[in-house]
Amino acid sequence: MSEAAVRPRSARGKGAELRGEVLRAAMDLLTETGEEDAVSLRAVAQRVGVSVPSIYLHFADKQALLDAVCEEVFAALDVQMRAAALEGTDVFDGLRLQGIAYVRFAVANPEHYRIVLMRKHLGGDHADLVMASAAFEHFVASVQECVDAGVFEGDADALALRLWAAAHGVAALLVAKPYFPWPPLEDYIEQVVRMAGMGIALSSRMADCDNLPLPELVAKLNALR
Amino acid sequence: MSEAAVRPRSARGKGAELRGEVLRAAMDLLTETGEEDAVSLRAVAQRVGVSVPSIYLHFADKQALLDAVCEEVFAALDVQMRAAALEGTDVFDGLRLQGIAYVRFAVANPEHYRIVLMRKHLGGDHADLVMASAAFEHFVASVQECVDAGVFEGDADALALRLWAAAHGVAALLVAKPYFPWPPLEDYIEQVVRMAGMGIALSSRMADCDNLPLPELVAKLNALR
DNA sequence: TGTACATCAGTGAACGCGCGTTCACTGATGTAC
DNA sequence: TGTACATCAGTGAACGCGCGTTCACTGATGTAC
Repeated sequence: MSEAAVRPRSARGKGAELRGEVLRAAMDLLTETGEEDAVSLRAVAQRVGVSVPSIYLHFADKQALLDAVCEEVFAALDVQMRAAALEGTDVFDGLRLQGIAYVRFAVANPEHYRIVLMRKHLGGDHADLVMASAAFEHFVASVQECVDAGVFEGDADALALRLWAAAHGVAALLVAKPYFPWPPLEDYIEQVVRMAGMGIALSSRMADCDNLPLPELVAKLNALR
Repeated sequence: MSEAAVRPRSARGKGAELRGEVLRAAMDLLTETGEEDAVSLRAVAQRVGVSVPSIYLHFADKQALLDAVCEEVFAALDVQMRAAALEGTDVFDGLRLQGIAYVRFAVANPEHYRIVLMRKHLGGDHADLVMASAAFEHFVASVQECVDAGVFEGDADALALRLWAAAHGVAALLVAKPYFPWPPLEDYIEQVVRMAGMGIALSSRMADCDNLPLPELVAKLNALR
């Protein structure tokens, strides 16, 4: 509680410095408290060592601050995913590693993930924020590479949205219910990601499998082994 | 706002009636406002036509009321999923229809879904509430039937958790971001569910596929067609 | 070199709001004698 | 049959809390003349 250090006033012309400090404080509060609600303007101001109204010098209102947090989170997520993709032995493996990195990021930064991707959002701006984010763009590009390599078939955007759903599924469950009796996390994450990758590979070339009698489907699958 | 109808006092011995009315009011508030925050004790009391402290006659505190809502939601979800399963042409198709029903339920009752499955929960009781719910139990049983039929291989509980992740993924995305430019919802839902089903079928019998050189994997997959 | 003035970075105190919860209470209905 | 009493279902008023936001203000630093 005793974060009561008073921040020295910025030099003339350097007023913008406070903006960065406020943003950082909001991010850090999320990490340290693990509580979305802990990010009140009062808490942020106290952590920076500044009065509450000062925040309004740099953010129109609380939502504007949270929007800035979102951008920051997406940037960090993009960094993690791109780094992971580079480790892949091929484009499919790279995609797999991106999926794992995505979920790991959520687990490591649960409240950041929650604020960005588990909150309800109604306005139109937020959609752009996600869909037009570098992270999403890079991910779609990787999916396209898999299409080009012949692993997947179909529209990369559509496929990416399905893969995203699977990754978000594990991520969101782990973030929302950290104390469930999950399987060992790394295994669980890897298996869901594998399921999704295999599922897209298979379903994108067998769209009609719903009509197959079950024994025939089983026979086909067993032939693969 | 003018829900100000006053509720007549229950007859002697029928005090428990109020409990049901309060619970129903909480459920209805979620449906009508589409806002988790709209469920305040004051709002619930007003809707029932009763004073706020009356709620404490039947629920220890607000959390107890929300827990009761959760149970109600799981019961409703179970009904939907079991009904859907009956329509399947075989066990695999039944599982697919359960997945679709699950996501549809979330889309139709977004705030109920959010309260139960997208909120952070720390205590141990809630885990039991989900895992021991009839809905989850029945779902695992269906997965086991698929294992018995030879579509999947492995431990039904573990497989169920992976399938759940995929279904939760679409559900949670649609609930959190209803205004995103999603593909047509029914298509999106069906495709994610199909991806998951196919993915489990395939990955549960090809655990080693990560080590396959990419061209070989592609060749194998193409042979299926 | 001195002084009036503008700008900039920030503050203190208060606003009204809705929330969960508590406490002492009311008033009708049944029961015992 | 009449009356005292217990029980039951509920109420009114208040508690303290933390929240986002606003407004008039301060005081140091630079600039113009």
